[in-house]
Amino acid sequence: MAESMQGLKRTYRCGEITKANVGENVTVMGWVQKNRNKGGIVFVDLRDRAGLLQIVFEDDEALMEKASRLRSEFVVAVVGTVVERSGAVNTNLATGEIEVRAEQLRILSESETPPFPIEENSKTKEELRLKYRFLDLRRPDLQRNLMMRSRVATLTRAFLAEEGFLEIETPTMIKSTPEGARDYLVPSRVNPGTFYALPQSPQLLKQLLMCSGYDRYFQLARCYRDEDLRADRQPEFTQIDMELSFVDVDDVIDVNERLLQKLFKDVLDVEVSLPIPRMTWQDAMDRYGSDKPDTRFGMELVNVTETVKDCEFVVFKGAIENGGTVRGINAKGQGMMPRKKIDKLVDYAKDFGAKGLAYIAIQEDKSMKSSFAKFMTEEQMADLVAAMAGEAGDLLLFAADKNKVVWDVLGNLRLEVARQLELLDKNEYKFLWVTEFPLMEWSDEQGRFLAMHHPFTMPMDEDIPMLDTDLGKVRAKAYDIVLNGTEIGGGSVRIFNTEIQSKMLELLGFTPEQAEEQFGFLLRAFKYGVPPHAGLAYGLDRLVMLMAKQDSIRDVIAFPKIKDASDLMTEAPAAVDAKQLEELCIQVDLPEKE
RNA sequence: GGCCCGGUGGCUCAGUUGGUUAGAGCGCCGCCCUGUCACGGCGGAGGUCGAGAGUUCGAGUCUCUUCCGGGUCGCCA
Repeated sequence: MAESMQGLKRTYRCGEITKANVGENVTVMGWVQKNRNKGGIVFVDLRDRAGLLQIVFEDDEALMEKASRLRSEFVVAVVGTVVERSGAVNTNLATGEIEVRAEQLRILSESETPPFPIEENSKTKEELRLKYRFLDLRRPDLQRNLMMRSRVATLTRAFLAEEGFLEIETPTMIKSTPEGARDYLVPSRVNPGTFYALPQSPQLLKQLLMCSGYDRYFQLARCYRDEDLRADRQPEFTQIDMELSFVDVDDVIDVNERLLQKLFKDVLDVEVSLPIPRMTWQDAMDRYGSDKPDTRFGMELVNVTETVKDCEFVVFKGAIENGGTVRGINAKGQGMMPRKKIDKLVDYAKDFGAKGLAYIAIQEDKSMKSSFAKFMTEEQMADLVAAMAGEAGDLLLFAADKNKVVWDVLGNLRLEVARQLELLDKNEYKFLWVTEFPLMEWSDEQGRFLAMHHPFTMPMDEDIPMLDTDLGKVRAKAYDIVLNGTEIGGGSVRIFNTEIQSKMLELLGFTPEQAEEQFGFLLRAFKYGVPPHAGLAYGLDRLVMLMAKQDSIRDVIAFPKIKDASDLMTEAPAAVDAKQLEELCIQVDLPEKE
């Protein structure tokens, strides 16, 4: 039978009570974590978001009888006195030196037995936890994650406000732009047959705000992309989005380095020393085979094309003849890796487009086991090992193909080997700016260049002449901030020159009519005095995921969606009433099921 | 859409070459217990082995299909 809390007022959260409160009469409210009934004395652990607190029921027969009825997840109010524990102190508990001797107990709400234990480090399948997300969210680890997220958001707001940024909201019902990711569409009732799109980012709108003179803007912006999910991708997610006027690359980097430094200091007590290292995209690819290198460990790629160019190994030879390269990584100390494990690495490499993987396993006695030694002279082998700085006990892995494939294969292989060797420490935070991204990327599929970032990204000044001559080589004033091999943010200096903008759109295959149709409002705004501007957006979810040392952004999002973008708790998306569709003039025409 | 992994009491799992009545720990229910905190003791309930079909004298176990969840590739300018 539920009781009222009338006349009671909570004075502390459970986990907030300390030795300093001894002697105080307190009122606490929370969920029953555990009931240990010893017969003549009853101990109840009470839980709220601040932690656990032991309540003792003794002497008062009626009170003890009531306390013994308490079950997991009952919600109760307790009035009592804080005392030092007369029995053993529990050093595992923050409140382990004290306890509350209950004088009054009210059962505010009873609970059915929960479908899984409400405890830290849950072993329960995520499927079940997500169906009962409201219970899952009671677990201390998820509560810590969401509290950390809140703190990051609050600190970000405070920091950016202090730096002169204005928080301005942009609409979440906007015009669809078919480039890039798929849009989520929202049908209009008032204008039948037309649709809003949910924004993939506030990109164009924040650029307009710059045109309007709000020189420093930020927003914690909800963004939506109708693409397949991953551990670090949800269909709706949050960006810390910002844009600045009258700035260039270094200005954006400066303010963001200080933001990151503050967040990591205040939230994690981790010192981020500034400046954060920078690396060009070209260097990142050459050294790490990735545009988001994990710099917590070495194992860098080595280009050995020159070293092997005269050998008779057809794989190497063929790749070089086709304009590709041969590169390798040195897995230090893995020379004794069993053949089966090496084969697994080869399979792994094939997932990324490698046709195979050549290797040299240098044994402790300096003899070599290799998949291709028979095609090489002894001297060539020695040169190759030397080029890789190979020593006794090392495993050298080589990929030969077009650059793009070689980078992808070795970049991912490097990470896989690091995972196997447990080189990745979540307590270590290695930041890196990756700069000078290519402006355009050739798409074999579409037979044309696509914008690597977006069509409003400014080319580097010295590369502008190449727009007409060597488009593939033009670098952009674009930058990503990378943390431990995860892209946590990215941005660019924007084009504010109408001529360059028109040129860009033309190069991307837009006719003037198409450009007007899709971005007319932005191009129009640019005709009326546009300041030079640049910006950056963080994936807040990914940032907090890394700060909270989680493996999935689901663990830092209150109500996440699963792989097919549905919600196990609410069962969204769902069919709607025929009447709703009728009002929207929408007919559903599902394809035949096979 | 492809590939990989998983699905057995409420939870986490075990289950041999296919072979009696499918087990364990935790949880749950009842009784006992005055310093427990992974409390303890005694007793008890609880299972369409994700679903369907097939092979077989016999299927949790083998085969096929399918559903559900996870990872990943494609995709994500």
